[in-house]
Amino acid sequence: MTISAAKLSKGEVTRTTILDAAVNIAAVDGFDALTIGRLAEQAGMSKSGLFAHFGSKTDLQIATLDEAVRRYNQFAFLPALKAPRGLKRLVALFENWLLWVERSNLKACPMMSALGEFDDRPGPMRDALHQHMQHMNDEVTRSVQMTIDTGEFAAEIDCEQFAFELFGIIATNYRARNLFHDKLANQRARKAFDRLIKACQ
Amino acid sequence: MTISAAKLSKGEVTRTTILDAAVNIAAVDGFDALTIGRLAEQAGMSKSGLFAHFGSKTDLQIATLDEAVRRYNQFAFLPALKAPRGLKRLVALFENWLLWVERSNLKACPMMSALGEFDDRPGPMRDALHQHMQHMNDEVTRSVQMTIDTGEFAAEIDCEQFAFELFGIIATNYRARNLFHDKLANQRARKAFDRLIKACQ
DNA sequence: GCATTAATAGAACGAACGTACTATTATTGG
DNA sequence: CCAATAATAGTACGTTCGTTCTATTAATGC
Repeated sequence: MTISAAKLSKGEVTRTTILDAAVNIAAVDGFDALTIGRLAEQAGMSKSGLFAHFGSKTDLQIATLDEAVRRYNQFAFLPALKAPRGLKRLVALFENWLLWVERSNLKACPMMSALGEFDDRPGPMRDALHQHMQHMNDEVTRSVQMTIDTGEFAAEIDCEQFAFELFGIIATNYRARNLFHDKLANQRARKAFDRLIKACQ
Repeated sequence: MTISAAKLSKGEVTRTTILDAAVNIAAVDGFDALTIGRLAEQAGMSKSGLFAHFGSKTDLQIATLDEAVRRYNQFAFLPALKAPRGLKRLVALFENWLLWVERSNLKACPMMSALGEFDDRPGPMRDALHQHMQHMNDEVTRSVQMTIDTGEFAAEIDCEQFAFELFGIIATNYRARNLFHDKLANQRARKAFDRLIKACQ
């Protein structure tokens, strides 16, 4: 007796199928590897049929990034908001990121791929990426502020600095996992995170 | 009256010219964007003439990565080794990285590009990248050990953990600079680095 | 159920891709 | 200085690229 979802039109179903394949390709081989031909083959349809859904390669890339972010929010960010405001939520945000990398059924993180590819390349993809990342950064900053408000962090803590350092831990953890296949990566990340937390109390 | 460098053959000169253009392209647009045609145009020569220097695109990419690492070592790593062993050298390694990002005359760091692109893609490029990064990691680890040996760090410090966290600071600094154009990036990185150092004493 | 619209396929385009093969021009060592 | 070799250009190949246009099939609303 679940509330029935709005019925999807045929086109919307196909679009979802395409984006599912696209997110997987982008995660491993990057957004530049999102070619219409390869994607059409993977999705089992014609190039022109697929192309009609997006109108341009750039729009396809942006749609894929949006879908990746949507999934991250669904999988990791929104669940973390169920933790009570303050330190517990901060820990949930961090732990859910680790979970996302480990158990999202993606072989890599498409957002991390996008960061590597479009950091320095002006254009609509960079703009979209910047907006998403800014938003994520703001959310972390807000959560840090709440942790100050609950009294769990000292009042003079620099929220932006915390977000800066947290992202560093996340980035080096990702690299240790994927490049070095370091089995201690999560352990090291937690140690770094604990140290960061302790310094704020 | 400098010691004269070994005379370069015509081919070696050309190869240097090509790799110079290649490093710049790879830094901004990535190693996948290193197409023979684009590179030939930028270097002012024919596709086939350029191609003959490398034999395959993969070899060209690897040569470009090697050249990028060579420049980094020349610009940042080797000079840091002139600092005395211990904390001073560790600081020099860190500060020279910041310098490299800021003043290498590259619009981005090609090694960071490579990390984003080949983290998760098996193949010769990933192997080459892994080897370079492993080497850099080892060098940092060794320098941390020396800092323990000089008595500036506590004996029980985990050298690998230090390298892990240092790379996180470097990664988030890079992102803050390039994606967010954050003018406080270096300042934040130094604050994080100081905290890391303090925790080891 | 029929007209309308949405969704997909097919074929074709000019361009760029990586790579091979053959010429032609520069450089070099004896 | 001349023969040997290295360096570069030219041309052509089969593929794939992103995109457009036209046709065909499927879903939808009245």
